[in-house]
Amino acid sequence: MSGIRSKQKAERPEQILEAALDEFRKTGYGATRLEDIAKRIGVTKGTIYLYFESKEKLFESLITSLSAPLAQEFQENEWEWTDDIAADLDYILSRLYNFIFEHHKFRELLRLLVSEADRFPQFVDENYSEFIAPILQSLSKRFDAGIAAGQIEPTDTHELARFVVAPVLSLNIMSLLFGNRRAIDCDTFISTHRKVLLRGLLKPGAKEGEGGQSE
Amino acid sequence: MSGIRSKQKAERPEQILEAALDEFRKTGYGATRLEDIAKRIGVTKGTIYLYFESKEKLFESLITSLSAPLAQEFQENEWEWTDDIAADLDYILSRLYNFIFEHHKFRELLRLLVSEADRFPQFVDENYSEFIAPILQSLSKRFDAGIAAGQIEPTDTHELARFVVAPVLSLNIMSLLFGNRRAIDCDTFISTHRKVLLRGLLKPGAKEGEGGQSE
Amino acid sequence: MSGIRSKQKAERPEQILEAALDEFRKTGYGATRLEDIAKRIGVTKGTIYLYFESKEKLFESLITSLSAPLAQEFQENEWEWTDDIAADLDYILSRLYNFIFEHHKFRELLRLLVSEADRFPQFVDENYSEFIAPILQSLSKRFDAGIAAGQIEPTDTHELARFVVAPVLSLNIMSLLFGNRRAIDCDTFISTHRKVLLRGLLKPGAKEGEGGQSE
Amino acid sequence: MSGIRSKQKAERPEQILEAALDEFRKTGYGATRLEDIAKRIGVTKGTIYLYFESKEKLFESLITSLSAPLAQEFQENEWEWTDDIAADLDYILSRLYNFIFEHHKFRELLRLLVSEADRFPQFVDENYSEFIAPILQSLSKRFDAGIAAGQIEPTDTHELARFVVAPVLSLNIMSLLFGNRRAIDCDTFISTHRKVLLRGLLKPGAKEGEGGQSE
DNA sequence: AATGAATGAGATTTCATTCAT
DNA sequence: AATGAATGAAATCTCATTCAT
Repeated sequence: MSGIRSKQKAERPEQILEAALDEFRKTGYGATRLEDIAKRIGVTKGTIYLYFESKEKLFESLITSLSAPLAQEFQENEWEWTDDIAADLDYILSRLYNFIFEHHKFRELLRLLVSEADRFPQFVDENYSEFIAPILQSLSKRFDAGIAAGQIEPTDTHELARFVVAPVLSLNIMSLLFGNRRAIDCDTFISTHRKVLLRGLLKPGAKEGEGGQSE
Repeated sequence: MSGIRSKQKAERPEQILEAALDEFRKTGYGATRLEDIAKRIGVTKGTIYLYFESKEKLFESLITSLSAPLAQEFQENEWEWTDDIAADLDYILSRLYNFIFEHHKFRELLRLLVSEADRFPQFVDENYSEFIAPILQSLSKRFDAGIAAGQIEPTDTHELARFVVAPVLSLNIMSLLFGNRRAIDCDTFISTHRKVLLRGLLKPGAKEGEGGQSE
Repeated sequence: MSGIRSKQKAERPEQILEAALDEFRKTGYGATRLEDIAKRIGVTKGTIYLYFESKEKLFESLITSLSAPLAQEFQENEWEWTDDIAADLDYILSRLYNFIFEHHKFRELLRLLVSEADRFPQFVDENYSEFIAPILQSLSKRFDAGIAAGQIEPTDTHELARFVVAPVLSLNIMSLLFGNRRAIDCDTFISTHRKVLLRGLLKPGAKEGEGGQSE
Repeated sequence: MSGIRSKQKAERPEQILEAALDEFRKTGYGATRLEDIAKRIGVTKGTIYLYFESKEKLFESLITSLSAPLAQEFQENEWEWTDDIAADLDYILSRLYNFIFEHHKFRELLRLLVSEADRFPQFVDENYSEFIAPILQSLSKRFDAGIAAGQIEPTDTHELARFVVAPVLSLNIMSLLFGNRRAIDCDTFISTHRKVLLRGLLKPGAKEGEGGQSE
């Protein structure tokens, strides 16, 4: 019941999960040895079994521990809209990018989900419904309002939302693939993203061309 | 007999690679057992060793066998541009999407790369330089021309290329995550993609707002 | 407080031994975990080590604690004989059966001895000499007297003693094997036992037959 | 497909079971290490897993492999009765004792059943119904006939059957407890057994005494 | 007296790899 | 070309034992 002891005990699961994330990322779920996870925090493999009943359960707890705070963050920080569509876009982009670059863990969660999607489909679905769907929902609602206000060309706003998120996801994947080997200029990326969304690729006034089949 | 035999022999490596892909996807590289790969094509573990010297080499051959034809396809079918930027965009999108939905294997290659990026960085780099870089290169060249011709607002065309590719990559990831559990309406997706690229989100004539910081 | 405490302390070893017996029976010595024994009495593993220095010593103490009172009971209650052989047989049977059905623990002691006979032969021998041998001794002495008094056909009285005990042992084994799944009608059992011992299987007057080789 | 290879393969399971029996007996189920079983037949522990999927399954197979031939032997060798009750008793005793002393394995089966009765009650029941019940059945049928023919005093013949079997079981238990440390004079044992059954303990003509409550 | 977190030796189990057939 | 029995190194997992609190 000493302070030190009980504090350490309380933090152990977190420590283990953190170490597990690092090892799973580095080595992949299948090839990671529990002993390496243990060594990382200076305990022995037996200790892990005091807190997690198997490697698989540890993995599941890891997924949960990664996605739970992300979901919570979204639930706690409602998107706040203005009347200004451009300002709102900036706001959206900055929140989306922050989400990725502040959360090293988000990237790795995505990696684990992609890697193990067939083995743990329930986690994919959970994560989708917990914070991917809400994000898309929130964005498409804003776009609906934008269409109603004549700010945005009428279209399928849910699909539109995906396009706003897509480059962020894409950036995330690149980051997973290249790690630190390929630096990414995030500011340029965001600014390009913003520009394209606002104006499209075309120069204002440029004829859109005859090939365009409108739907 | 020798005809059948030799034909079988010639096809064995391919069979094995196909089976390996299925198993690696389902179970992940580390957790996949060679025996399961063998069982899939009705042979035994030992047979695999007649064609591949180890599990790791098998994995490497798999990556190569997946990316080589993709790279070749790109090399053999140069992108062909017109003067019409909208038509070229249609062309780009159709080629990119075709690439994904014709090539089930492309998706899985991406999964393997994401999963094992830290263990096999050389494969990531190889694939990048073999056909991701060329695609981006090709697109950005077209955009340069578009800028020169006054069709496109001047900007970093390499970044621009990423934005054109991003939704495709994103769609790919979704497909990896959800498999067959979530149907994707590809036509709507493409059409939305096209519209946004051509015009941006904003309605022509809408004021772009005061929040826009120009860079 | 100290009253309760010290009382608890005094009873702990007994509690532990009781719990140990239950677990050893259920799971076998080798497979029983100290933690389960501890849980049974609401303490933790460590507590056991305050009273027993190892699992093996605990087992040894258990054997001793089971057999000691049994041996004592026999030593304190000398068999008391009359001149009436039939009455003495009744007395013998009732004491033997009482011994078993009053002492749930006797049965389990036997199980432990059978299970671990090769690992702990000293316990088998101890128990044998402490109360199996004395019982047999006592019975065979009575039979010797019976032979001398012309009540019993001359024979190896030690072997005879075994036959008197055998059905009791056999009943014990059945009880170990079937637990509560198979009810045993003890009264009928005793009465049959008595009858056979007194008269044998044969009807008085029945010809014993020619197959009988006399020894 | 070579003779040697395939023969060895066919015999492996048997070899393993034999070795397992020896080790389980010596060390108890829980404390036996698969490696020791493997070593006994000159293979490595991995080999065991080619034939048995776990230690527990190995144990179960062992029980089955021990009891199956015993049950079969009983089914194939029907008890054959004559009109001579004494001759039939001799026959019964000799078959029962043969069963035990020819079958070293029978003894050990009993040990395993007693040891693990609470963990594997289904095996106890299986064995009971497969050859203990049939034996008792067969004997009691003979005794019924004996009663009908006036050879035997009327009584509960099923209980009677137990008394005939009991000393054999008892001998078996003694043998399990003392192994080779205490030699057993089997002939004397059988002969005493026979004598008691035929005539009871009492000398013919001896007054049965007044203590006898007849039922 | 009791706890329970931690250990670490050792058990079970897995599986890539080999090789005689 | 293929097999599949066997290996053995290494993984997961267990648990008797310790010891700081």
